[in-house]
Amino acid sequence: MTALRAFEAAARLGGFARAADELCVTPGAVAQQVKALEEWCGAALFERRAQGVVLSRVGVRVLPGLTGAFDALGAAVGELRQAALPGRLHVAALPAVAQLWLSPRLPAIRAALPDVEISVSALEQPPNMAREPFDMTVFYGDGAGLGIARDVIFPVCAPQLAGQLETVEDLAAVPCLSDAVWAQDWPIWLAEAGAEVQVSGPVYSLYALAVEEALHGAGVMIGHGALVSRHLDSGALVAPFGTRAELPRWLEIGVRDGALSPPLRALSRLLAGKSSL
Amino acid sequence: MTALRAFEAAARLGGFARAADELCVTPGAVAQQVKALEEWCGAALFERRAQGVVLSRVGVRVLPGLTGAFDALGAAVGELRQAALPGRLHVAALPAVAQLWLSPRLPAIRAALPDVEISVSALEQPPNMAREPFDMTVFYGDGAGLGIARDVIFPVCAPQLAGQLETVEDLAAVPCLSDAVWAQDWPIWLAEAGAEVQVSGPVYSLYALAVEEALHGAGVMIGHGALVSRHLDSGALVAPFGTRAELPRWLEIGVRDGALSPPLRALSRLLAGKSSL
DNA sequence: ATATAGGCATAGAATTACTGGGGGTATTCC
DNA sequence: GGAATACCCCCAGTAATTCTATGCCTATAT
Repeated sequence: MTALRAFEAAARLGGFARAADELCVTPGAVAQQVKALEEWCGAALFERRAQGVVLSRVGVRVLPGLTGAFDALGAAVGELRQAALPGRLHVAALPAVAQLWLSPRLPAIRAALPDVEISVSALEQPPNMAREPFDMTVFYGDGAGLGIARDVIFPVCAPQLAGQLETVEDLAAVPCLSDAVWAQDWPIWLAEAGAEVQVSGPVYSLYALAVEEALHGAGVMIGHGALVSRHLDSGALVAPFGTRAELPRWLEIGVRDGALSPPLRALSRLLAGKSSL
Repeated sequence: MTALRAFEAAARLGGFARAADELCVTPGAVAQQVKALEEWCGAALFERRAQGVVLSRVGVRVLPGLTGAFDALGAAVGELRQAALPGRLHVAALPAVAQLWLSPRLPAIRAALPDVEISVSALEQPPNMAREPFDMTVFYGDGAGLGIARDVIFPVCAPQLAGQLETVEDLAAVPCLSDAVWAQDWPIWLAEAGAEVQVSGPVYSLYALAVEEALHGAGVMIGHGALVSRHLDSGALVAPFGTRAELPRWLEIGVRDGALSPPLRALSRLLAGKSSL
């Protein structure tokens, strides 16, 4: 059973490591399960290559049915959750998005939808909606979902720090905060700005933490439009330069295929409609 | 996951005890899993009544999807087994049927189908073919499957014992062997024979063991047609009375719905065709 | 030539699931 | 009406499964 799950994920994603990621276990666990399944059924499901695994003939043959079965199972579980608690919605979002974009909007939404209980989970990776029991996701994606805003990046900082920044080259003299998973943000923006300057500064594992530091004047943060617009509006942060780099991705809402329940539709409309920037 | 399985079985079969039977666990284990699932999803899936459990509204709502998903999973596993080992067939049968009916036929079948490897599992209950990885079942049933022989019962014994049995009433004086799960066989036959006589004798948990004892002259066995015909043909057992009671059931072959693989079709034909009483 | 990415194998640890006991409440059969 | 039956519930201990952690190996990429 667990073995079937492990095999299906590994086959669909093309690797034990990616499967382990989706299943939230270590690659070793996936390898174990797949091996157990191969021993049980008496045939090799993967061909082991140095650069990864490739599905065997048997594996190719079985994968579609298995994927379909697990999708059906996921759908049934989703139906169970919805039937059990019709007014409860579970949203998955990037930690930064959850804290900086979603959280500020929730009070108004909860007021508008008093009968809906909204839970939020922060995930580093978008979950597989057909499997995980989430009703909605808010992640940066390639535009396949319901787009909210193009992802644009540009430096932001506390107002008192902005005085030190007349040209882009001045960035070399101040701490330039960055996020560990978005480490490329600074190089991308500097290229867009046509600057050769080297920047450096503390690296944070949580984007929201870096924003917090920037608010306190700790340095210049590379801001993502949707995530800092509130602070720009309030004046707590300012954008010292006019250059904005547009990334080829959008902040977007994802929902399960099929019928949207009324609360989910309402939530989706509120989130998409109230976007700014 | 395990919880979903437990719930689905309990809902489909209408009781924790029956579900436990199908899943080969204790009823307590099923109850635990169902309870865990109810806590997870936050709604009651069953209404507990004194005489058993009844599905709640939520339970009724989710059962079809869940059953379908598990059936799809079972089909996928079946496909996996077949794709992995195309020439291997797994037959499930009652212990008595496996030993007394199937086993004697297997040598000829293995000779006729040299490329097919046939495994046999003895089960007390017919497995759910959509779930368990069996290719064929041979059980007594109500005629829904591919019938092999009507179930008829009548006393049999070793030839040397037959001389003591002139009338049905003589049965009271000899040990009358019976099987624990077919304890009603003697009363049924005696009623058919119109006799008032009380019979008694050792009870066996394995029908085949009782037959073995009868062969050694330990007493009179209540024989099932298909299971003792070989011994009747060889003369090792004889039927001292002419009366035969026809039970409302048939020894029959069951196969999974859908496409039959060539080896399975061949096996089915051989088993059904070679039947004698 | 060295770093990297992916997979393998093992043992120990953590989690999960199961058993087995006793208890309770309605039907059913004498 | 009272015993027997057939359910299900609960709890604690145990058994089984699954996961982590680590070191090692191979082939690609730099």
